[in-house]
Amino acid sequence: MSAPLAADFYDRPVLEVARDLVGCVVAHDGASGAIVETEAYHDSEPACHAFVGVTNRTRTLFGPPGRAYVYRSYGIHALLNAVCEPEGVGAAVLIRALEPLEGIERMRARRGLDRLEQLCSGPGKLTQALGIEPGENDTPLTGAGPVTILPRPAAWSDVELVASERIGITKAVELPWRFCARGSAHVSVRP
DNA sequence: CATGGGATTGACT
DNA sequence: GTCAATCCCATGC
Repeated sequence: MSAPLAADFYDRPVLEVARDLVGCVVAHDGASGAIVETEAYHDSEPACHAFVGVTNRTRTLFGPPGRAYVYRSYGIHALLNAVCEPEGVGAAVLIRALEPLEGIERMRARRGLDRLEQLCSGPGKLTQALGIEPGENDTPLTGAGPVTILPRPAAWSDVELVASERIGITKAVELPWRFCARGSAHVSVRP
């Protein structure tokens, strides 16, 4: 198995990283899946949490690239992001859906569901399936932390992307900053 | 210190 | 299609 993606992978424009992360593999606590859906967020646009500047909440987004930004959404779900761009820029890629690869029985147990297509087809679902929690905010994705992201397996090297508008936001809704693997049955909402 | 609003999901009409 | 759950944080008085 290959080594996790290094910090310099994330130290680039967030849109590039969002595209390149599709097909890469997220692993946590005995389970893993290939990323089939991402969204980019940048402090220059109002849909991004970092738009308000550095606060206690957004500190992770402005920190060094290659760390996890995990936060609680609607009081219920944990959402996983990969922090991008140089320290001082608030930008991250939201991981929105996975195709399950390893630890599928574990994911089923955590989710209380059988169907493969429903295990990780949404940002709150995949964190539940993998067991990722808000306490893992600001931990490295590059190997030393509980969550790691590995390069694309050979089978995903030529994955075709579809760009579309981001889901579930009320500001800057027109930006085509969402990227899905074409034809995947594991995305949250079909583009 | 009070309040409003989510980068969602699942259950229900 | 509609709606409640649930809590942390940013904002404003």
